Amino acid sequence: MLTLKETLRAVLYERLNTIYPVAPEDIDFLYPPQAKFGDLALSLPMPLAKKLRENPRAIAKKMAGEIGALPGVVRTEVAGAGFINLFLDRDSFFRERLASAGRSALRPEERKIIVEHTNINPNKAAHIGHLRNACLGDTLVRCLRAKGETVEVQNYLDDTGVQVVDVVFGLMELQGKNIADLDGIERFDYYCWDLYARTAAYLESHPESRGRKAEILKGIEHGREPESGMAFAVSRRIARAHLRTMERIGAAYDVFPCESSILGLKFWERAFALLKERRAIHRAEDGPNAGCWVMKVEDEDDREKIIVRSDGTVTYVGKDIAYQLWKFGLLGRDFYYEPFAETDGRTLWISTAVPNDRTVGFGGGSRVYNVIDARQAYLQKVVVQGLRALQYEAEARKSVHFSYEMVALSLRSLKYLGIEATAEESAKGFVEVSGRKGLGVKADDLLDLLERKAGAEVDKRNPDMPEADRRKTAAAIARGALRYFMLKYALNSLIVFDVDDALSFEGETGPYLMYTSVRLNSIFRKLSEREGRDAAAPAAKAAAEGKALESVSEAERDELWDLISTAAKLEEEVLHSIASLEFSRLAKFAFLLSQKTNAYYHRRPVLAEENEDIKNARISVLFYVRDGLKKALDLMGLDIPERM
RNA sequence: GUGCCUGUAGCUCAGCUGGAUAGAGCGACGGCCUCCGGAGCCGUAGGUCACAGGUUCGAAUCCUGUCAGGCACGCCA
Repeated sequence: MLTLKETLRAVLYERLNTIYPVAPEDIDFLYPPQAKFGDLALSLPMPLAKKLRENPRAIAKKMAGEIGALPGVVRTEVAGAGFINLFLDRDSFFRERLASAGRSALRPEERKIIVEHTNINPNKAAHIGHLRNACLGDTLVRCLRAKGETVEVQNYLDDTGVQVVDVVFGLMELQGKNIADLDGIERFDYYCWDLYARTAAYLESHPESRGRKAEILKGIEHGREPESGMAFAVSRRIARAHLRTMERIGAAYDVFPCESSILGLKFWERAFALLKERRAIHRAEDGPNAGCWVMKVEDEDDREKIIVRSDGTVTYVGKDIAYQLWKFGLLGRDFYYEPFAETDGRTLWISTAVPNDRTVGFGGGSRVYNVIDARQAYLQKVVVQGLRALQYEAEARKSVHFSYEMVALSLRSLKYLGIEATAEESAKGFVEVSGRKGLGVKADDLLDLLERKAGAEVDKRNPDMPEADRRKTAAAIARGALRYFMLKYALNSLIVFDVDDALSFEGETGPYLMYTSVRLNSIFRKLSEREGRDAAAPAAKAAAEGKALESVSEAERDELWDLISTAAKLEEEVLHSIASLEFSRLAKFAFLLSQKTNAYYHRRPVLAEENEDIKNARISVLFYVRDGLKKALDLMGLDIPERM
C-alpha cells in the first residue's frame, strides 16, 4: 500500500499542482471507514476549500474530473462533505503485492542507531517493570532493523552505583561474607532481591552505618579491595542472571557499557573539560549552590541543575552527559571491550577500562534512543540540554527519550504476593513496584507461572508431542503472552499489573495471535501432506496472471479483499510505530489482522473446497496474509510454534 | 507552587498531526464442534467521549477554563 500511495501521490501532484496551491505532502490518503466508500480517500478538497474560500464538495467534483485516470484505480467517486474516494483495481493490486514478496519499500535513514534499554541496576533480580522496558526496547530494535537500519543495542550497567553498594554492604557487613562465599549462593539474583530490601531497611533505621556505606562507595569508585572486587562480582553475576531472564523473552544486546569503565577511563573528566571549555556549565559563586558547577535549565524560571557537587564529585546527570556524548562519538575516545557471553553465535561485549588489543568498537551513533521510564523525563531533558549547551544541536535533536509509564501492582496481585495493602494504597487502587522495598513480581516468577499454565494447556491438547517440544512450546507461549501484554498498552498508560489479566490466553492476547498463525500454518501443512500441493503455487500463478479473485462470489471477493488490503498496510504500520514509538499500534494491527483471518478461515474452508479455482483463490490470499502475520509477530518477538 | 501526562461501555483499554455511523478485549446474556485445531467463531445488551465555553463546513481529537487522578521538580540514582 505504501508503494501505491507514493505512486499516486506523485501522479496527483503532477496533475494538480498547476491548478491548486498544493505541495506533495498535502496529498495524503486516508482509509475510508466503510468498504462502500472505496479503498483510499482523498480529503484534499477540504483543506483547499478553506484556502480558496469555496465549497469543498464543489472543489471535489471539479478535482475528480481533473484527476482523470489513475494507475491502479478503477474508478473515483465524490462523496460526503468533499471526499474523493478511490476504488482500486483489486486483481492488479494483489498481483503487485504477491510479486513484491521479499522486497521492502522501507529504507534506512540513519548511519547507525543506538538503542539503550533494560538498564537494570545489577544488584537484584529483574521485575515486571523491567520487562516493560525490555519489551519496548527490543521491539523498537526489531522494527528499526526491519526498516533496514543499522542498530546497536546497549544495556548500561551501573556497576559502581549506590544500589550495588547497598548489596555489597549487606553481604559484607550484615552477613560477613567474602567474595569466595558468593559462589555457594544459589539463585543469586533472588538472594540479592531479599538482601537488598533488608539492607535498605537496615540502612534506613541505622543512620550510624552510613559512614561505612560511604566508605564502601569510595572503595568501589577507586578500585580498592575487597569492596571493589565484591561489587564487580555482584554486578557481573547479576548481569548474567538478567541476561538469562531477558533471553527468555527474546531480548538480546550487543554491548554492556559499564559505569566502572566510564570512571576508569576518565570519560567524565573529558566531558567536564568540554563543558567548561564551551561554557555549558559555570561555577556558582554564591547562593544555595555555591561551590558547585551548575547548568542552566531551560525553564520558565531560572533553574540550575548541579553537575558537580561542591565536594568535587560528579552527579548522575553529569555522568549521563558523558555517556550520551560517547554514544554520539563526541567524546573522542572509546572503551576497551571483552567478550561477556555468546548467544546464537554472536558475541555480547562488555566494556572495560583495562587496555587490550581487541579491535571491537561501539558507540558513535547518528541517532540515539534511551528507553527509560517517564519518571526520568526531567533528567533526560537536562542531558539533552547538555548536548545543546555544547552546541551539538543536531545530536540533541536526535537524542530521543523513549518514555513510558511505569508498571504498578494491582491490589489483587499484592494478595498473591502475600502483602497487605495500606489504607492509602487501597484508596489508590495500585501499588508502585519498588525494588528497594522488595515489592514487585519477579520477572522469572511471572514467566514460570505463564509457562506452567501454558504447559498444562499444551499437554492437554498435544499428548503425543514429545516432552521437550511441549516445554519449548510452553516457553514460546509464555513469552508471547508476556510480550504482547507489555506492548498492547499505549506508552503513557500506567499498567496496573494484575496476575490474572497477565496470565490470560484468551481474547486480545499474544497466544491468540500465535494460535491464529499456527492454525493457518496447519492448513498449509495439510495441503502439502494430504494433497501434495505446493502451497506457494497458486500465489505464484496469481502473481503472474493477476486473476486470483475472479472465481469467487461477490461476497467472498470482498472478504478476501479486506484481508489483502489490511495485510498490505504492514509496512506503513511499522513506519508509524517507529515514528510515534507507539508499538501498541503494531500490536493492534496484528490483532486486527488475526481476527479477520480467524473469522475468514472459519467461514471458508480451504481443504474441503471442491472448486479448484475458488480453492486456489483462498490459498493464494491466505498465503499472502500468512506472510504478513508472520512478519508482524516477529517484529513483536512472538514465535509461531508448530503446534500449540 | 511550577511543569508534564491522564479522564471514552460495568472493568481494562484503542481511536487524538480535526473528517463519513465512536471501536476492541474482558465480564453479562444467547447460539456454534458428523466439517482445515473451540487458546476459536457468530449474535445481543451496554457510551451526555469528566464538565463548561471557544475555533471550524465538521471536534472524542485543537484552544481556554473548571473538577478529578497520576508523575516529576535533591550537592540520590
